Amino acid sequence: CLSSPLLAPTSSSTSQILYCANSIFKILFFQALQVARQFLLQQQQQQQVSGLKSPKRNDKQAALQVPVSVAMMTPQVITPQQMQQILQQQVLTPQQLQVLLQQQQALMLQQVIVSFTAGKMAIIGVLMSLNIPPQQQQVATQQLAFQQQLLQMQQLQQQHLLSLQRQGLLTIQPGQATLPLQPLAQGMIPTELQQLWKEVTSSHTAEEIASNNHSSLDLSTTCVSSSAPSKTSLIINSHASTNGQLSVHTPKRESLSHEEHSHSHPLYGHGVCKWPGCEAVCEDFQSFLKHLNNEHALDDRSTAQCRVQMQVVQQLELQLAKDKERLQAMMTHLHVKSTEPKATPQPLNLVSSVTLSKTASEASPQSLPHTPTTPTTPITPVIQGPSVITTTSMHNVEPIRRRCPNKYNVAISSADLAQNQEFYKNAEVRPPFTYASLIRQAILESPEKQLTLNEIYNWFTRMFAYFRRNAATWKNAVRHNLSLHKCFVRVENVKGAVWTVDELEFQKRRPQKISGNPSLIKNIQTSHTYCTPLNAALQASMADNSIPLYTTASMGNPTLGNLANAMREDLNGAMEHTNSNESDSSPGRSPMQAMHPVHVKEEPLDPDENEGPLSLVTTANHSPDFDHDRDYEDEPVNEDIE
DNA sequence: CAGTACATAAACACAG
DNA sequence: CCTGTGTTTATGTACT
Repeated sequence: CLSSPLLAPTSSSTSQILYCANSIFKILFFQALQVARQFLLQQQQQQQVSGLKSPKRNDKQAALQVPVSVAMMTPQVITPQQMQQILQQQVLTPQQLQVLLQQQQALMLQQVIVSFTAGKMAIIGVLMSLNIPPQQQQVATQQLAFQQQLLQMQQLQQQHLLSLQRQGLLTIQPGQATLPLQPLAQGMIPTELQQLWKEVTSSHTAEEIASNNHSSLDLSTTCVSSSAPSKTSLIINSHASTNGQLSVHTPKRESLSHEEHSHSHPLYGHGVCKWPGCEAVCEDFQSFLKHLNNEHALDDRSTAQCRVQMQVVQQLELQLAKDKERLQAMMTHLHVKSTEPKATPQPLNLVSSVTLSKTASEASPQSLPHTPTTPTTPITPVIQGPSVITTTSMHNVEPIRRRCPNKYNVAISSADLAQNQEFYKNAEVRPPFTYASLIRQAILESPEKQLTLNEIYNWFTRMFAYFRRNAATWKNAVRHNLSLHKCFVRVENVKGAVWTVDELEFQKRRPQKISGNPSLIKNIQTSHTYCTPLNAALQASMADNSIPLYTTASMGNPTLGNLANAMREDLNGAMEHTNSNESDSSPGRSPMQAMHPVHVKEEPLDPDENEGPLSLVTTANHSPDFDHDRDYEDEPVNEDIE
C-alpha cells in the first residue's frame, strides 16, 4: 500500500497510506530520525540554503508534501545509511532536514493519533450506546484513558515541534540526549484518567457534531484496525479547527493564544506538566509552554518516550482489537440489528439487561425468554430479533406501563420467572407479571401459604430489584390487588391479619380458551427436568399455548423451585378452568385450609371451602418462618433512594 | 367498538 | 398526628 498514489497530499490518500505505513514507519522512523539527527549535527555548520520552501510558510499542504513523500517512501527500503544518502543527495540544510523529520513525525503521530482517536471514539460511542456494564466500561475507559494520555503526549510533541519549526528554533540540544528515559506510566493517577476520559468524551461530541457525523460511526467498525478510514478530515488540517484537541497538532495552528485562553492543553493541567513522568510545576500556560520547549524538545529522551509509547499503543491496539472483537460478538449475539423494537414482550428487554449486567454466560440465546411462535421452535435463538441493546432497555426502570402484550403473560412468566429469578433479583427490570400473580406467588412460597402484607412487601423487594424503588406506587398496587381480587383472602391471625390465596378463585380469574397442543403436556415434565434455557423456552411456548399442566411432577420440583411451581399453577389458571377441583392438586394448601377468612369479599362463592370454626388453629402453631421473613424485613429497603 | 384485565393514582376509613 | 393497612373509586392502557 505504500506504493500507491501516496504522495498526493489529499485527505483520503494520506489517510489510507498512513495506516499502511504505520507499523513500518513506527519501526523505522526513529531509527531514521536518529540517523538524520546525527547527520544534522555533523552538518550543522554548512548552512547551505538551496531553495527549499520556508517552514514558516502558510501553505501547509505544500509543506507536507515532502515529508509525506519521504515518510511513505523511505520506510520500505531505507536503512540508516540510505537515509543519510537521501539526505545528502537532497542537499538539505539542517533546518530543512529538521523540518522534514518533524513533519514526518508529525504526520506519523497524526496517523497514530487519528487511528487511535477514531477507534477510541468509536468504542466510546459503542460503550455509551450499549450501556456496557460498569465493569467493562471501566476496563475500556481505563484503556482508552491511557491511550488518550499517550496520544496527548504525542500531540504535544508534535505541536512542540511545529512551534519550534515556526519560530526557527530548530536546534538540537545534545546535552539532553543522555537523559534517562522515564517510565511512561508514571503520573497516571486515576483522577487524571478521569479527566482525560472527560476530555475525550467531550471532544468526541464536539468532533462528531463538527464533522457532521461522518467519521464516528464508520470508524466504529474499522476502529483501530481499520485499513481505510472513510473520512480523513481528522488527519488533515483542513478541519483542524473543529477537532478540538486534535487541532493541536496541526502545523498550522495559528493560536497558541487560543490554548492560553482555554488552558485545555492535554499536557497541562492543574498547574503541572503532564508529560509522562514529568509533573513539573508550571505557574501559567506560558511557563508551561516554555517548559515544554525546554524540557520536552525533540531529543533522545522524548523520542525514546515516544517509542515506548508507541509500543504501548501497539499493545493497546491489540487489546482494543480484541475487545472490539468481543464487543462485536456480543452485539451479534444480542441481535443488535433489530428491526422492530416494540414487537416483543418485555422479557426480551430483560434478557438484554441480564446479559449486560450479569455474566455473559447467562446470556445465551436460548435463555431468551421470549415467546416462540410455535412450540416446535422453542429454542430458536433469534426469532423476533428485538432491540435488546437500546437505551430504553437499559433504563426501563421507570414506572412505564408495560404490561406484557401477550395475553398469557402471566403464564409465560411462569417459566420465565424461574429462569430469570436471579436476574430479577439483581436487575432493576420490571417483571412481566401481574401484581396478582406475584402476590400469589409470594404467598404460596411461604411455608404456611400465608403472609402478612408487610411480608408480601418484603417478598417483592427481595425477589425483584425493580420493587426496591417507587415503593409507594407498587405497594399501593399490592394492596389494591389484595383487596380487589377475590382470590386473595384476608385471614385474621393472632399477630394480625395474613393474606392467603384462594386457588379456585385465582384460577377462575382468567378464563381462557385452550388452544394449545396437548402433546406438549408431557414436554413440560421432561423439560423442567433440566433447568436449562431450553426448559424455559419450552415452557414459555407451552404457556403461550395455555397448555394445562396438571402434572403433579411439576409440584415441588426442586429444579425450578417453588417459584416456578407456583407460577405453573398460575399457568393452570390461565386456561379454561374445566376442572373445578384441581385446586386440591396444590399440595401445600393444607395449612391454609384451616384458616378462616374473616373478611370475605363480595359474592363469596363456595364458602364451604373455607369453613371456618378452626380459623385460629393455625395461628397457634406460629411458624418460625415468619421470623425468617423478618430477617429480610430488617434489611433496609432503599426504595426511596432515587 | 365493547368488554375485560390490569396498572396507577387517589381518597377514605380505621387501628395502633 | 402519623403511619400502616385495607377498601373503594376513577382513569387510562392494552388486549380480546
